[in-house]
Amino acid sequence: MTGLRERKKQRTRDSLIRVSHELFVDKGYDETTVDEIADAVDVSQRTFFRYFASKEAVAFALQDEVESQFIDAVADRPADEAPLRALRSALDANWSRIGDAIQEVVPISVHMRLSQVIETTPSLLAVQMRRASETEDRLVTVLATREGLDPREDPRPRVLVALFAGVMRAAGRQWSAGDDITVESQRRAVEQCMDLMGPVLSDDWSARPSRTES
Amino acid sequence: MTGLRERKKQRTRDSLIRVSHELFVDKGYDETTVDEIADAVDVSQRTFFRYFASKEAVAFALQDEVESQFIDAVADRPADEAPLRALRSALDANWSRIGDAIQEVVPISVHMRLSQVIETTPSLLAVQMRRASETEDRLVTVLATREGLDPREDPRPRVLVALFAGVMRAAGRQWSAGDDITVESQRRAVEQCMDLMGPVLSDDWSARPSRTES
DNA sequence: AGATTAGTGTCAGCCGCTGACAATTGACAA
DNA sequence: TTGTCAATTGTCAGCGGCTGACACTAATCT
Repeated sequence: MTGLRERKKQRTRDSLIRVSHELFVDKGYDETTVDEIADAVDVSQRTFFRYFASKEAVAFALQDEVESQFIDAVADRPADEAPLRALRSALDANWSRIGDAIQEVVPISVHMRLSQVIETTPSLLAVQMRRASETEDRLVTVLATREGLDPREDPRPRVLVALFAGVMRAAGRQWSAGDDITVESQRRAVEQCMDLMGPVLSDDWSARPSRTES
Repeated sequence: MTGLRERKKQRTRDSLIRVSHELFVDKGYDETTVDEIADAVDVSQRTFFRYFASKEAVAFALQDEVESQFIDAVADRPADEAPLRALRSALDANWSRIGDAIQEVVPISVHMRLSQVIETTPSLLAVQMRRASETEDRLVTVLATREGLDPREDPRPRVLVALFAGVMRAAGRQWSAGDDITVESQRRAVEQCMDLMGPVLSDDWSARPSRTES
């Protein structure tokens, strides 16, 4: 059983996340002040910074969990799966479970709209991409371990992860540019871009229509 | 013939770039204050911000030119080259010309060490990656035009560029992790990673040693 | 209940960055 | 040459993000 102190802390933390995300979505990130967030949750600004190292950090608090979950899922894939296959499988397996942890803190709709805010706010986009590169590093380690390789000598894990991350980003851009802001459409965008990895590297681009038009 | 006013401006701008880069390399980015840069160039802090929108901007002033040059080179490739081939050719063609524009403002050694500083400074790394994504967008437009495609309907240009950018980043990481901080080793890293794009996507990773070991 | 410890609020201050206004300096014509 | 105009710069005040120091409050342990 957790003590009162700990529960209180968790409540404060969740409130800071929820309130800040709502403000970001409503007024925009740059237009939201840390003081406003702190006031709305009724704590001091100083306390906010004891929970989150920066204003950016609170915006990515939930993505943290999503990413960790994905990494674990990759590590748990059977060892005989090819590397790229393992990544896609982990994606598939986690797809449904992703939303649950989020919904306990923030409505999914807010979370989805926050994704858009992140893509359209330069400072947040920058942080998101740096975070992505950190996730890449963790993935490289996991994959290299699976294949029994040393990532310092063999660049293949790093290259594969870079390609994978690139595709994920391309899918993210495509999704956030459209108007169907749902988990399903997100999933569809990812799968479509994944399927194009092979064809796109070939020399012949003539008359191969994308799936959206066929 | 340019007027005195314009020449003075150019001199100030170059000085700000040179001095700031040297300070970043010597003391680190976070440890360098805008006031210090301004003082060293003997202008007011306010003037610094009239030349550069942010402290980050001055750190990427030279990369701006490099990237624009690359984009132009891609656009100038013959139309019958396959997309990926065009990217690699543009890279090759520009490789030697890159350093010249830089050396006029900052010694190459400083520029190379700054690349390392960027990779190891979280806030700068974030900005670099956002900038990379903007470059990607421009490349997508160029490639789509070359192939006569609409990037909104056909995701293939975006996916290819994402893969290309991913490989470039993987190469950059690998290079900046090593101790040979020269243009040649940078070039070698890029080419090695490029050559791995195809193999890495295949299902068979067994016993294919990387080029560094063979 | 009293001592201990964790969590919070307050205050002062640094740094990045911006608007406003006045002072300076190069450009250009009378 | 001189006077006018426009561009560039410096100064000042102020906001927002963020941090260290210290006192205060409240949960935990004995």
